[in-house]
Amino acid sequence: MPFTSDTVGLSTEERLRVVGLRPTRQRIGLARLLFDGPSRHVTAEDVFAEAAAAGVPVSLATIYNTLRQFVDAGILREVLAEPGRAYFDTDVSDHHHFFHVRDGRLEDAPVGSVQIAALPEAPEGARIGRIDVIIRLEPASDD
Amino acid sequence: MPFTSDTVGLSTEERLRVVGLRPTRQRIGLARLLFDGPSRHVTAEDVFAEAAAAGVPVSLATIYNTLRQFVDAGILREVLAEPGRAYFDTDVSDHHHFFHVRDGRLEDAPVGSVQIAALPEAPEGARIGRIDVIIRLEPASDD
DNA sequence: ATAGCTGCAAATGCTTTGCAAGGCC
DNA sequence: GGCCTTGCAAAGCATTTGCAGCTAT
Repeated sequence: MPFTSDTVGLSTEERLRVVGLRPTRQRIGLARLLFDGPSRHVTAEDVFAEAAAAGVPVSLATIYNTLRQFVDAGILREVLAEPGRAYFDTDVSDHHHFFHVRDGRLEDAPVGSVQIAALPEAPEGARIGRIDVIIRLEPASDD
Repeated sequence: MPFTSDTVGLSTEERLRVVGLRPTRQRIGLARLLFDGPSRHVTAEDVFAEAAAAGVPVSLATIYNTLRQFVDAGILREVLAEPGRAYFDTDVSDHHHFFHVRDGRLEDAPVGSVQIAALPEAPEGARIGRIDVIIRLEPASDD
C-alpha cells in the first residue's frame, strides 16, 4: 500500500487532507481504487473502467484532473513509456521500469538492477529532480 | 555526423538508399538538415521551421512521416521526455539524456555517468530492446 | 454560505491518414 | 509507365478547459 510514508494508519480521507486535497466522493473512491492493495501501473482509461466497475461515479475529465492532482501532490508518479499515452504508477518510491512493447504493459524493474554511477551535477540553479529508467522489452525476433 | 556506421563516405542519397528509402527531394533535404553537423535533439516542429528556413519545401505531415521512417530505418532515435511531444535524437548510439524541465531542452548525458548493473533476464520470448534513461533537471527553486 | 469540486461537451495540441497530384527509377 | 511520395486538409487520440450546478466544511 503506497501513499506517502507519513500517512501510515490514516484513513483515505485523512490522507487526502494531509496532501492538501479535499476528500470528495470521487477522490476518495479513486484513491481507494489506486492505493488499496499492491502498487500498480495504470492509464487514465484503466482507472475510468475500474471506477465504473467499482461503482464509483466519475467522469473521464475528473479522472484526468484527479490523476494530475495526485501527481502534483506527490502520491502518484507519471511514467512516460509510450508517445501519446500516460501511465501512472502508484508506487512513488525510487525504482525503474520494464516496458513490454508488445502489449504496452509496464512492470517494476527489480530493485538494484540499475545503478547510477557518477551523476554529473546539474548546472547553476538546477537540480536533479528525478531519474526515469525504462527498459524496453521487445518480442524476441524470430530469425 | 551520425547515421549508421556502415554508410561512412556515402552521399546522403546513397545512405538513404542503403536504409531502404527512396532519396526524394524532401528526404534528402531533411536528412542533410538532421545529419550534417553535430548530433542534436529536435521536435517535428523544429524540423519544420528549419526546413522552411533552409528553403527545403516540406509539409508538416511529410515531416512527421519522414521522421518516423528515419526512426524505423534506425538512423534516428525517438526520445520520450514529455507527454504529448516527441523528441528525436540524431545520435542513435547508446547514451542517455538530461531533460531541462524549465525550458523543455534535451541534452546528452556525459558518457559513463549512468551504469546498468545486473540486468534481469527478459521473460520467455522477449529481449531487451533498448534502455532509456532520462535525468530530469528542475529549477533549483525552493523545495 | 462559500470556496472548491464535478461533469459534460467543446476545445486543444500533437500526430496520423485519405486521396489526388507529382516525382523517382 | 508504374509505383512510391507528397501535400493538404480532415480525422484521430489523449488530455485539458469553460462553465453551470453540486458539495464539503
